[in-house]
Amino acid sequence: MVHPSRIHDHSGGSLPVSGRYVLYWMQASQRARCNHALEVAIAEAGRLGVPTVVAFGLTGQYPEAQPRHYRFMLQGLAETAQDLRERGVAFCLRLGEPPEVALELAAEARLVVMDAGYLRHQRAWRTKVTRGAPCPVLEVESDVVIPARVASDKEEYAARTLRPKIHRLLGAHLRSLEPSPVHVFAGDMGVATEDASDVEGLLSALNLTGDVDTTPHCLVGGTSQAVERLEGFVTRRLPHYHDRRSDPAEEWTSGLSPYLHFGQIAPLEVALAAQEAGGQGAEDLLEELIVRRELSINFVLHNPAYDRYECLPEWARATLGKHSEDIRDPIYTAEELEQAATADPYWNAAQREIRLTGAMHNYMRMYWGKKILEWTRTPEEAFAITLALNNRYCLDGRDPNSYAGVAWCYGKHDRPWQERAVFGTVRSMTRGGLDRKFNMAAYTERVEAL
DNA sequence: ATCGGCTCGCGCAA
DNA sequence: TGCGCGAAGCCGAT
Repeated sequence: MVHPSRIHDHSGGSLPVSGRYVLYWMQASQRARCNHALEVAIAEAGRLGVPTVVAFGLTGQYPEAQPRHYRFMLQGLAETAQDLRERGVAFCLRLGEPPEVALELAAEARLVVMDAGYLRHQRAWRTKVTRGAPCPVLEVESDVVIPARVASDKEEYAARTLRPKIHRLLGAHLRSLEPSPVHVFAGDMGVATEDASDVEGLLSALNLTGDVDTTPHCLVGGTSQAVERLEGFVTRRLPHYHDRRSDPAEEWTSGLSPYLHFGQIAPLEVALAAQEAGGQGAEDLLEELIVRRELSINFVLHNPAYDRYECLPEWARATLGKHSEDIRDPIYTAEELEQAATADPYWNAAQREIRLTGAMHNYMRMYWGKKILEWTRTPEEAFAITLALNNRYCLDGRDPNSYAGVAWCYGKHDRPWQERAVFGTVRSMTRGGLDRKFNMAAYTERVEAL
């Protein structure tokens, strides 16, 4: 049973009349398990007595996406396609703009179910499908624990303003999802599709222009990888998560961010696993996974400038502006930063980490962003460089969390602190702070060994 | 090692 | 209208 607040009916009163299948246009929730949109599609198909077809539109033009992002995603889709077929659901992968692929297949659909996306292009795609589909369209939110507009109908100021709203709704929404039985198996639907298992062939077909490719240190995509990682995290790391999650010297975090970004695992599945384990570590994980993550979604949904300096609160822009003439020393170019060629070994290690692995330790990610503010000519330029490097190298780049995380470095969702050069009253971070708290030699050695 | 002050604005209590 | 308090900090005083 899918909680009705996850389902948004865009049919405008139109009724399903003809059509030979229910189409689930999969775009964000790229998984065959714990997927509310998929379960709604299967349940509706059963009610209508037709099979379910899942379609994915694969475009080589995805904003800022690099080969390493595509490979990770396609590894996951290959597995998802197989899992769906085993369940009696057809999977159709087509090259093209996602909304166009969805509308091609909607022509023969009785009903379209789609998942939710919160960035502006994702919302525009869904609007296009809603307006263009010849049948009713349901949007189902499966990549959040609390549906975004149910949690809050406005931009929240900080975690503390969203937290009580989320906690009030947790009881009703932190509920496991039972798979719906498939009544009408999809046989040969006569629907043209690419071969989803041919990851390298698809990569070639996309003619990608980006030059940031997968390395042997990058994670492998896919739901089974995510589930395996989740199980290891819950048994081995969660008991120490409260005390050690901030320490970059060792890996005590879940590392699930890329899998969550591509929807290869549901936040609900992660939350339920942590909740079942219990303890302070679980409390901390749920705070990050639900309150902080869904604050990021609230941010991109309600702040139209989420990818620009203008997204920052007034006080932050005022104080950074007041200090825009402060002497910066050293100053690095975007190129020097990208090459990890600064005089700071800790920063260089963090940058090396994203270049080689596609991920960066959570704590270092804050330090890394704060230092770019300190080492470039203007806070506007710093913001742009930080976001560009983040999105280019991190496997979870372009996630709402990425936008909120970068903006946090510049004052978003935070409060003012003691005024100082360059930062003004935006919270600063220093090398000394890292040395005081952590074994930084262990961190740099770990990254150097990659 | 620990502690207070720094500084703003939201949201609740009154 | 007043007041408490907040993602991860920093610095200087004790």
